[in-house]
Amino acid sequence: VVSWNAMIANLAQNGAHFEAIRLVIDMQHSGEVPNSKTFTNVLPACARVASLKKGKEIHALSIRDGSYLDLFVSNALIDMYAKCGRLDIAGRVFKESEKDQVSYNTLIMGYSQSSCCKESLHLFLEMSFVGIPHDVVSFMGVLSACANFSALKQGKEIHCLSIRKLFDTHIFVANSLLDFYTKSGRIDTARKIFDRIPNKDVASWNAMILGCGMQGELETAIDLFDLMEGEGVDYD
RNA sequence: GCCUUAUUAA
Repeated sequence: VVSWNAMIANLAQNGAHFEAIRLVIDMQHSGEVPNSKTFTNVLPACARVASLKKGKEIHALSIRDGSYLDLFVSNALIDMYAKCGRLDIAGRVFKESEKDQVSYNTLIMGYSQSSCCKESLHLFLEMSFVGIPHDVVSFMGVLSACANFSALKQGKEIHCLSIRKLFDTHIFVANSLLDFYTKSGRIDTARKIFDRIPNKDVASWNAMILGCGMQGELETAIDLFDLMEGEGVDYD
C-alpha cells in the first residue's frame, strides 16, 4: 500500500491527475486495499479536475472503511466537493465531521470563490468563536470573499484585525489586501499598502497593476510596470 | 518510507 500511495501522491503533485485516479483503480485490481492515505492523496486530484464522480466513489470507499472520520480525509472531501462546485455537499460533510483549522479554512476558501461569499465571513467569525485561531489562509480566504462581494466595511474590519494579529505584513495577506482594496475601488489605500511591502513578489505587482488598470488609472499602471521592470521582477 | 486548505485579470 505504501508504495502505491507514494506513487499516487507523486502523480497528483505533478499534475498527473487522471493518472493518479487511474492508479487507485489499478491498485484495487491488483488486490491492494486503499486506505485513508490513499484517499487524501487522490482527492486533491479529483478536486483539480473537478471529477465529482470519482470523488464520490472515494467518499463511498472512505465510509465503508471508516476513514471518513479521519480529519485529513474529511478535509480533503470538503475541498473536493467545494472545488467541484458542490458547496452544499461540502457544507454537509463539514457539519457532520470533526473540525479543525484546515476544515474551516477549506470551506472559507470554497465559499470565497462561490456566489455565497458571505458564508466565508460567517465561518471566519465562527471559527474564532469556537476557539480555533485564524491563520494566514483564513485571512486570505475571507479577504478574497470580501473582494468578490464588495464588502468594503467588513473587509476593512478584517484588515484591522490582521494588523492586530500581525498578519498584515505577511506577503500573502498583504497581497490579498491589495486585491481587496483595488477591487473595492480604493486605489489610494492599496497603493499605501503596496509601498510598505518590503519584499514585493510578482503577485503584489500584478495585483497592483491590474487593479489600477481595472479602475481606469492607466498612467499609473504603466508607470508601475516600468518600475517593476526596473526592479528585475520575473513578470508574466 | 505515503497524507488535507493557500495570494494576482479572464
